[in-house]
Amino acid sequence: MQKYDSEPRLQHFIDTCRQHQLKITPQRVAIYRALMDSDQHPTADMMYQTVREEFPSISFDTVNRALLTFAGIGMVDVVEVFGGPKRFDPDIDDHHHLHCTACGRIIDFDHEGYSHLEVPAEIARQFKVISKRVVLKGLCATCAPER
Amino acid sequence: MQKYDSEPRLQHFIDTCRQHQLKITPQRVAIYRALMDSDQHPTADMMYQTVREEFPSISFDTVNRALLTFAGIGMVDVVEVFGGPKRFDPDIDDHHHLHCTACGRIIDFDHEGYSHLEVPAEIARQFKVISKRVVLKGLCATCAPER
DNA sequence: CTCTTAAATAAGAGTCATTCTTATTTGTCA
DNA sequence: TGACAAATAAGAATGACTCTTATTTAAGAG
Ligand SMILES: [Mn+2]
Ligand SMILES: [Mn+2]
Ligand SMILES: [Zn+2]
Ligand SMILES: [Zn+2]
Repeated sequence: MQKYDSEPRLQHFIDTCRQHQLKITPQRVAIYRALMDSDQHPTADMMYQTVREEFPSISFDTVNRALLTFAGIGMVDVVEVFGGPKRFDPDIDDHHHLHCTACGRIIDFDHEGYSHLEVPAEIARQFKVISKRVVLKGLCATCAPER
Repeated sequence: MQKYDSEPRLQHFIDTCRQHQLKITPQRVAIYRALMDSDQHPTADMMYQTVREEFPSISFDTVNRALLTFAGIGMVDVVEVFGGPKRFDPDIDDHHHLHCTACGRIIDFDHEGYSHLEVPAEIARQFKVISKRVVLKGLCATCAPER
C-alpha cells in the first residue's frame, strides 16, 4: 500500500512525454516513478542510487539526462543550490524552499508574497526579467537548537 | 589617472586585514586592488588572469583563497550563480543583481523592497532564517531584442 | 636588525558534479 | 516487420574548485 495512488500522475507523465515526442522507455518510467516516491528533493546521484536497485544496468548519465529532460517539459522542477548539486522536485505546484545549511535538507513552504514579487519599474523597463526567485537559507527544525 | 582615488579604500582594506590578524602580503594587496578596479563581478579565474599580468608567479589557488578570505572578513561580497562559478563584488553596500542568461553579465540595482523581505511568521517560528535573497534572471539591455 | 614561528604561498594532485563522445540498442511508425 | 531517429551505457573529458606538501615570508620578540 502506498501513500496515494500514483498511477494517474504516471499516466499524465506518459501523456506529456508523448505530446513532446519523447519515447517512453522503461528507464524513464522507473526514474519518474522513483522521483514521485522520493522523500524530498533528491540529487541526480541519489536518484541514480535508488533507480539502480531495480535497474542495475542504468547509467548515471541516463538518470541525469532524463531528469533534465523532464524539467524541460515541465514535469519536474529543478531546485538549484548555491555550491551544491541540483535537486529535483516532483512537486511542480507553486511553492518555495528553505535550504538548511546544516543538514542540506530543503523544506517546502507556501507564501503568496514570494510568488508575486514585483519588479521595480525602472528594472522592468531596462531588462527583460525571465524569472524571480527568493532563496532562504537557515536551519531547519531538527538542526536549530531546539526552541 | 584613475576613475577615483582608491587609496582610502585600500587603506581601509589593510586596516581591516590587520584587525583580523591577516598578514598584508603583496599578493593580497594586488588582488584587492584589481578587484576594486574590476569592471564588474569577475570570477576567481578572471581575477587570476588579471593579477597574473603584474604578478606572473601567483597561483590560482592563492587568488581564489584570498577572495574567499576577503569575503570572510566582509571586505567583498560573493555573488553565487546557479550552475556557474562564483562572482566577486567589491561593492559591499546593500544592492541586488540581475543575472543576464545570455551574456552572463551581472547588473546591479537598488531596491528597497528586496532589502527587507518579510519572512512569513509560520516559517520564522519553525526555522532559524540566516539569509534571504532575491535572484532575478533575464536579459540585460544589450542582450534583449532592443525596445 | 636578527630570530622565530605561525601564516601564507606555489605547484600540482584530487574531487565533485556534471557534460560529452562513441558505439550499441530500442521505441515508434510506416 | 523493418527503418531509423532517439535513447542508452560506458567511459573520457571538463570546469570549478579544494586539498596536500614543501617552501617562503610577514610580523612580533628580543
Ligand atoms: Mn519543493
Ligand atoms: Mn554588485
Ligand atoms: Zn537541517
Ligand atoms: Zn546580457
